[in-house]
Amino acid sequence: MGITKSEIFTEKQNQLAQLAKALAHPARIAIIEHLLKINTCICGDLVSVIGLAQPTISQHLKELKKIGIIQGQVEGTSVCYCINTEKWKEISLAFETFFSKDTNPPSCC
Amino acid sequence: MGITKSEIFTEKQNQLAQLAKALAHPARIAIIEHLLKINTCICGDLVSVIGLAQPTISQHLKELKKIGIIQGQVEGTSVCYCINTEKWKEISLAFETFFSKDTNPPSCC
DNA sequence: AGCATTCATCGTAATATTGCAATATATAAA
DNA sequence: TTTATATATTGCAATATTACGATGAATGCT
Repeated sequence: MGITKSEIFTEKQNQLAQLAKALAHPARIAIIEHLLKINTCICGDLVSVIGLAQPTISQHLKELKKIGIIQGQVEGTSVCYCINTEKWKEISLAFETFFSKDTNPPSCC
Repeated sequence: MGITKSEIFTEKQNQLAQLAKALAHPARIAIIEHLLKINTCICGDLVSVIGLAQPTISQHLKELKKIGIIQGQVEGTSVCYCINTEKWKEISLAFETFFSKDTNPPSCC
């Protein structure tokens, strides 16, 4: 039905899935990578760099803002975007923790 | 249009987004976490543990197998699933590399 | 005030995802 | 060979996502 049964999962499982979802589009990966490289830039720059229409970029930015990994600051008619360092570390830690679990050698396969 | 313009992004960006997408559902996180804990289990166990219908679990397992993070071994009428340790490390590294980039303090926001 | 610029939001079309009932497939057991 | 068990696949309904044109809102400039 396109709707996720969040209520049967733990808070942590839902949270990590939500973080993964925000990263689950190459445009959003590209936006983050550009911000990491350039440190800070306005929405219009992202539109030219990425190559998607302005409303589409705006929508992707919204998804990223939703999990707090980026933040925007109005500067005149432009909006200056950058990584939220604190959230970045938090999200990084969430994935790190998930992947830190050791995988024992399988007994059957 | 629900369709991603993969051709305008780099191979790496598409790959990481695809990995994130596979993790972008709490049921799939739950499946992985259960496999990490139990080491190995059959599909039927996952159906009872997770609490989704058998076809739904089967579909999620398919998504996880697609990126190679898990693998299944037929054992009689059952299928025994486990983490693919090599792929696990590979995927872990992909996220680690992505998050390893330092975030400089923003100049504008 | 009037106009240009930048970005967000709305509306919409195309496609993807989620979930499950029904069914197909494969193996084991009787 | 028939029956039972376990899993995969199919088909479908409901919802979500992606993309973009059109439009709205906010700010700066003249």
